[in-house]
Amino acid sequence: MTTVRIPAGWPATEEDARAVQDELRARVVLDEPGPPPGTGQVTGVDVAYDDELDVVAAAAVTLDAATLEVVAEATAVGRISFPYVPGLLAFREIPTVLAALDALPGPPGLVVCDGYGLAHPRRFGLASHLGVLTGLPTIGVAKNPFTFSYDEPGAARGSAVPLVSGTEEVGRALRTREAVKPVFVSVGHRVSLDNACAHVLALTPSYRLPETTRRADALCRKALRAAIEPNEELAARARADRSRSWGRTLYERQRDPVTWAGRVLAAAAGEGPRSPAIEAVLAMAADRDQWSRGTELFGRARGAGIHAEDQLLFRLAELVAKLAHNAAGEPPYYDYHAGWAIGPLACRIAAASPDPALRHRLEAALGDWPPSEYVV
DNA sequence: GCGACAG
DNA sequence: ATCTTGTCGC
Repeated sequence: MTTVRIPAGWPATEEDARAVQDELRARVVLDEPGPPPGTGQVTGVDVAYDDELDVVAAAAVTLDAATLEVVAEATAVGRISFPYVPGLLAFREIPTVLAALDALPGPPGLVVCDGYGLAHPRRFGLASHLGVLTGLPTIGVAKNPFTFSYDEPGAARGSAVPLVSGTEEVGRALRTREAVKPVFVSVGHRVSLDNACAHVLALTPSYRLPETTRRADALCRKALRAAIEPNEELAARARADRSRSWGRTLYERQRDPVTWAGRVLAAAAGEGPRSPAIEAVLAMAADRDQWSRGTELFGRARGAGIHAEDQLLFRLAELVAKLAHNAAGEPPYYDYHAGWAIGPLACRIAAASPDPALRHRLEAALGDWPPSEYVV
C-alpha cells in the first residue's frame, strides 16, 4: 500500500478549484466510443474517509470484463486534500485515487468512478477529471441524481431515461435491477454514453451497483481500517483534538470566564492548606480590580509545584492568571488559547487523583464534563 | 437571500 | 462519505 502526499500546487480554495476545472475541461474527449463492453479490463475506484483523523484511503480493483473476476488490486492512503463541496468532489478524491491506480500492476482499462463525469455544474466531474489526468477511458456511476432531473425509467432492468440539466442530456438514469432505484451514468473521458450504459449493465449481473464499485468500496474501507486501527499515535491525536474542541466550546460558553476559571481552580485546589501562590491567584481571580496583577502572578505560579500532581494544579493556576491578565486588557496578550485548556486540564487533574469527590467538585465548577474520558 | 447539493 | 438501531428477507 502506498502513502500519498497532497500534490504541490493543489487548489486550496473553492475559487482556485473551479478555475482548475475551467482550465482542464477543454481536454475532455467525447468523440470516442471507448472499449467494447465485456472485453479487456475494467477498474473500479473508490475512496473512504475518516475526517476526524484526516485520513483518506483509496482502492483500485481491476476485473476481467468478461468474467468479472478480480485480476488486480491496489490501495493508497493519504491526508484529506480538500473539503467536501458539491461540484468539487474531485479535489477531495483524486490524489489518493491516482496513487492507487499507479500502484496497480497492470493497465486499468476502462475506469469506473463513484460519482459523475459530464453531468456536473461545469461539465467536469470526478470521472472527467480523472480521465484527463490519466488519459484513460472513464465513466461515472452515481447513486444519486445530484442536481439533475429525470423521469422515472421503466421497471425492467436495462430501462434508461435521459438525465437532464434543462434541456441538455448530461447522462442517463439506468435501471440495473428490476424495480430498484436506478443508477446515474455519465460519460467521463473517451467513452460514449451508450457504451457507458452498456458497460454498467455488463457490470451489474447481481446488484444495483457495478461490481467494480462494490469491490473498490469494500477494499478502500478495509484499507482505511487497517490504516487507522493499529496507529496509536493517530488515535491519541484524535483524542487530543476532541479534548481541545470540547474545552474551547466550554470556554466560549462562559459569560464570565475569569471567575469561572477561578472557581475551577478553587475546586481543583480543595479546601485544605493551599500554597501561597495558589491562594494569591484565587484571590486575584475573585476580584475584578486585581486582574491586571495576573501577569505578575502567573510568573510566580509557573514551576512552583514540586510534586508531579502539583504541577498540574500550578499549570491551572497559571492559566487562570493569564486569563485574568488578558481580560484586564493590558498588553501584551498572552497565550490566546489559554481558556480552551481549562476544561481538559481539569479532567487531567481529576484523572490523576484517587479522590472521587475531586472529580465531582470539578464537574460542578466546570458546568460540564466530556462525553467520554479524554485524558490528554 | 435561502435551500439543495456526486461522495 | 460517516453515524447508527432496528427491520426485512433469503
